[in-house]
Order: sequence, then C-alpha cells, then structure tokens
Amino acid sequence: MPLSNSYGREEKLKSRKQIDLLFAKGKSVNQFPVKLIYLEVPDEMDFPVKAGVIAPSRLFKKAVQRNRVKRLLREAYRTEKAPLIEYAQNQNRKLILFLLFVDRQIPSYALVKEKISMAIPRLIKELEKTKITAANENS
RNA sequence: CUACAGGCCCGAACUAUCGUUUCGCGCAAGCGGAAAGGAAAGUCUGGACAGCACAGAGCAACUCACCGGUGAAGAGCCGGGAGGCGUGUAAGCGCCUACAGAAAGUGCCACAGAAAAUAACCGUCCCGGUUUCGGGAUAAGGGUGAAAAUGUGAGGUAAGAGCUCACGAUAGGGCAGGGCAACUUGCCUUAUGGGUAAACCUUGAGUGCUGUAAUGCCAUGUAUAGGUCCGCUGAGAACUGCUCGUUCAAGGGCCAGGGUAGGCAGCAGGAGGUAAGCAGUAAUGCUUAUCCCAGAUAAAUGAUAGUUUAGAAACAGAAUCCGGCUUACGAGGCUUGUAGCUAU
Repeated sequence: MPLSNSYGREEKLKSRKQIDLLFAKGKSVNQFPVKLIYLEVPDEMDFPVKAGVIAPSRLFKKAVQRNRVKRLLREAYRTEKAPLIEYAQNQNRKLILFLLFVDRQIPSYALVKEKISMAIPRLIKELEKTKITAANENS
C-alpha cells in the first residue's frame, strides 16, 4: 500500500460500535490543546489506522465553529500521519484513533499542525512500550 | 453634501499545489462534472409526503378576525378602506396598526381624588331652626387624575341640568348618489350613563393525532430461565386531546437480564432556476426557450502560497422538501422621507 497524503473513506472511523469501545477503554496522549484517544484492536480492518475527529459541542456552541475545528484537525492529521501509518504497517498492528480538541479558542492551523506533529511520535513511543510489556506478560 | 429612519440589491474574484463528498465514463490506473445560505438559524406558521385512526354524541383546547385580489395553503403577499403619528397654513407626502363585538354578562381601573360608574367633598339653591345645625334639590364652577359623564351659545329655573332650541361632535337606523366590497358623501331620524376584550368572554370561520430518528423492505442475532405486583367480582386493549358510549378480552405492568444498532428505499426533476414576451396598478399568472443546480450519516466544500481590490474581515454550516414569518449581520451601491448646511 503506497503512502500518500490522502485521507479517504477507508481511513475514517465510522462504526458506532468501535467508537463506543474506544471511549470506554481507550488510552490517551495529551498535547494541549489536542488530545489523542487510541486503542489497539485485534479485529481485521481494511486499513491499519482508522481515525476520526471531535470538537465538543460543550466547548463550541455553534456548528460553524465545530466544523472549523474539525477541518483543522482533519487537515493537520492528513499531513502529519505518515510516520504512524508506516509504523503500524511495519509492526502489523491495528489501531483506532480519535483526535479531540479541548480548548475553547478556535486555533490557527499552524498551531494545530505543530501540536499533532509532536503528538504522533509520542503515540508511537507509547505503542512501543505496550508491545514490550505485552511480550513480557506472554513470556 | 451630511445625519437619522424605512425599503431594495450584493454577501469577493482568479491561479497553482495537496486533499474531502458525490455523479458520469472506464476492467483498472485514471479522466471529466457538481458541491451550503440570505438567512442554511429560531422551529413560529402554511402545505406536500408518511404512519395510525376515521358508527356516533358532547366537552375541552388551539388558531384566525376591515374589504377585494393572489396563491396548493397560510398568522403570507399585493391593492384599497378606516384610524393613529410626524411634517405642512392647507393640499399632500412618509411611517405605523392582533382593525369583529364594551348596546349579552362578569371582572378590573394603581396613586391622587368627594366620587372610577346608575358620582354630592367644597360650592349654588329651597325649607325648618336661627352664631354653629338638620332635611332636600342641583353635575354650572373648583381641585385630583391616564381617564370625571357630548362642546359652544341662547332660552329656562328657587338654583341648575339635553330640560328645550340652534349650530356642532359621536354612535345606531332609514333613504338617495358613488364603489364589486370595506367604506364614503348628502339628507332625515333616534340616542348620548367612561375605559379595558395583548381580562374572562360573546359572535363568525377553521383544525383528527403524530412527525423523515415518519415509514417500507433486506440482512444479522437470540432467551426470556428469574424477581415482584395486578387480573374473568374483567386486569388490560381499541376508537390517538378528554368524557360518554361501543367493541374485544386472558393475560398484562414494573424490575433484572440477553440480542441487534449493518444496508437499501424514503432522498434530491421540484408549487425548480434563468432569460424573453404577453396580461395585470401590483402581488401574481400564462407562453416559449434553456439549464440540471449539495445529498452526507462521527456526518463532505478545506489547507497553503500568490494576484486583483481601500478592505476580505460580519452573521453564520444543508440533514425529507417547498411557501412565508421572525431574529442576527458587513463594506458598499440604489431609492423614499425628515432635519441641517451651501448655492440658485
């Protein structure tokens, strides 16, 4: 599968069941004002990483504002996701992921992009740890 | 020209790169097309559409309210009438109006005032008594108030009063002229004991209820094992606002637990848009030509850079679809009215 900057239908997290599961059991990486919620799943999926975005209506009352924040998150994820996909493919791990925005101010695109580019290496690092502990438990 | 108020128009364009949703073509790679708003908003209305209901009677609730037209319909729109406000000597012009009924009934009318509805505090007048008082008549005058019993003049009277008369005002009725009508003009006649119906209410017209998470279909999947209460002395269900009434009726309610939560249709060709012509004061209608113009479901229109421009900033994101109403808002343009200044 070639790496590209596209962010198509098969890469989006759509199943309501998986979303409920993610919020119930998922772990998180905080990189204020962006928060990643992730969960490794055993299920077979058509793409190694499925991701969605959220702008809480609690923080943004108007639909226009929520749309704006979600578009920024989506665009930043699209440009910065390459290392994560590559890692998941190489290690053959399946991941579901949500990007939350937890500030009240509508951010600039530059800020969101910077924070996500910082958060994704941290996420990979966390995944590396859980892999080691799982391996230890198994042995 | 400036300020204020009302109405209308517009709601940036283009290029490049990387992306999203969808449609068409193609085996595929890919190529090509389309992609938020004037309010998409509030969910306030009217419909379309869908489901359930539709033997009957009563009650309740809600909506509307000058006339005519328009339209699928309306709490909309257009035109007209009436009333009010502003301006003006006036004519006129502009703006506003939930504009049926107060002569069916009930209620309410703060403060002030004698009194807020069938009004005697002061005053005026008469009678009795004779320094003060008592009985009566009287709405002309006084002050209060948002509002005080139809205005002015004359007659009249003890003093007064629509008590009578003249000219008016307001309301009802009649006749005549104008108008499809609301209404209006003139004449005659009757009455004149307030306001409030965005108080209850009355009159007239109308409304079955629910709402696209409607609804239909396909797929997947199981479990009702348990607890408790009620029940043929009728639980409960249907007639979907409620009651009566009618019909059915042996299982039903609650707690706990299990399964599913995927897909298709609805769902994008419509009371559709644009242009021209015709009819009409207008709203609007008709004809012809032409266009296809979002369709998601954790939910698509974005990011970056540059150019144009005085500036790109306001309010704000489709979720079944249309017609309206209301509210929010930016820079500029057009237009109407008022005020001011300058010039003529």
